[in-house]
Amino acid sequence: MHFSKTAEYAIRVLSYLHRHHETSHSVNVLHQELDLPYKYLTKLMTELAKKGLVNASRGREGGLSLARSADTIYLCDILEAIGESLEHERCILGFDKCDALNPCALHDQWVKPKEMIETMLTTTTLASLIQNKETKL
Amino acid sequence: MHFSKTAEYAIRVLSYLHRHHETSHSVNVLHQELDLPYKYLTKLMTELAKKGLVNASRGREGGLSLARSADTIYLCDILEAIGESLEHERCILGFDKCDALNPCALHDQWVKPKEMIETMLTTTTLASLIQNKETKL
DNA sequence: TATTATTACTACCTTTAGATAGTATATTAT
DNA sequence: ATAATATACTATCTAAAGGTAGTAATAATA
Ligand code: SF4
Ligand code: SF4
Repeated sequence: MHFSKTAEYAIRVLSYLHRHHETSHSVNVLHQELDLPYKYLTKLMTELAKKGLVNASRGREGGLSLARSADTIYLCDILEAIGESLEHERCILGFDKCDALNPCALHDQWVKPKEMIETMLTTTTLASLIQNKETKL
Repeated sequence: MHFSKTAEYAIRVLSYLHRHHETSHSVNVLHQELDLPYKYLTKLMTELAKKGLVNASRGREGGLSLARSADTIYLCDILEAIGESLEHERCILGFDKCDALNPCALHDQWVKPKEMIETMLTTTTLASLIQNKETKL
């Protein structure tokens, strides 16, 4: 019951870019500041650029910055961008097409936590994460 | 954001054993009834036997059955038995020692869903899953 | 234009979860 | 005893996630 490392990395990096949005940042800086594996991060950032979440510019003075306003970027958008959208996630007992009329044995117990997670992911924006600048990233 | 297949399998198998607790069942039967990979299941059941969740007896008329009363087996016990206890799970941003005083950027948003999941896992017993025998397994 | 700092691309390596194969061992009905 | 039916054990394979390495392309600046 956990998020993937890739999801953690993406959320942390994008939060960092928002917190320091006055300028752009190279992968190398993000790597050092957030202690994430450098090469893995380049791949991830390339992907996030393709998906339109960040702007990437090469060459001297290049680097990465948010492509959209942070209050329009929801956590589910980030998961979507790395291929872990809510729909692609299998549920607790792994059945595909199930609903309240054809539930698995765990459905009643799982439905509430599941809704809370989905609500959190669909209503939390990057901007709302950064209100307290003291929190870890 | 999902459970492991192993966790799914364990929950489903144990639920089946409880639902049909009048007798014991061979791995082969469980494999056929629940459509789980046979050899993988033998390993899993051996593990669950070692951890004291099921009784395994070899030979003709042997098979598997619950070792404890179903109302003493909580979902977290099952996860524990397969090495996925709550403590071993990294949290949403993957920090180790964090608390309300030294939180990550997502802590405030994550703390409620997290509690709901933990509550569900620590209060739901196998027995409580089976009240409606019509649900899928 | 040459240099330097950056992202982009391609290929490969490592670890882990999941799954498979074959054999040994135990139990019991006959 | 023997045959049949189970679990237990050991070794291996596969696929996916995570991570590394080297090089090409791009852009600013000196
Ligand atoms: S908990 Fe509900 S949604 Fe999830 S697999 Fe079971 S029936 Fe389907
Ligand atoms: S959400 Fe809370 S418990 Fe989880 S990593 Fe962040 S600070 Fe730690």
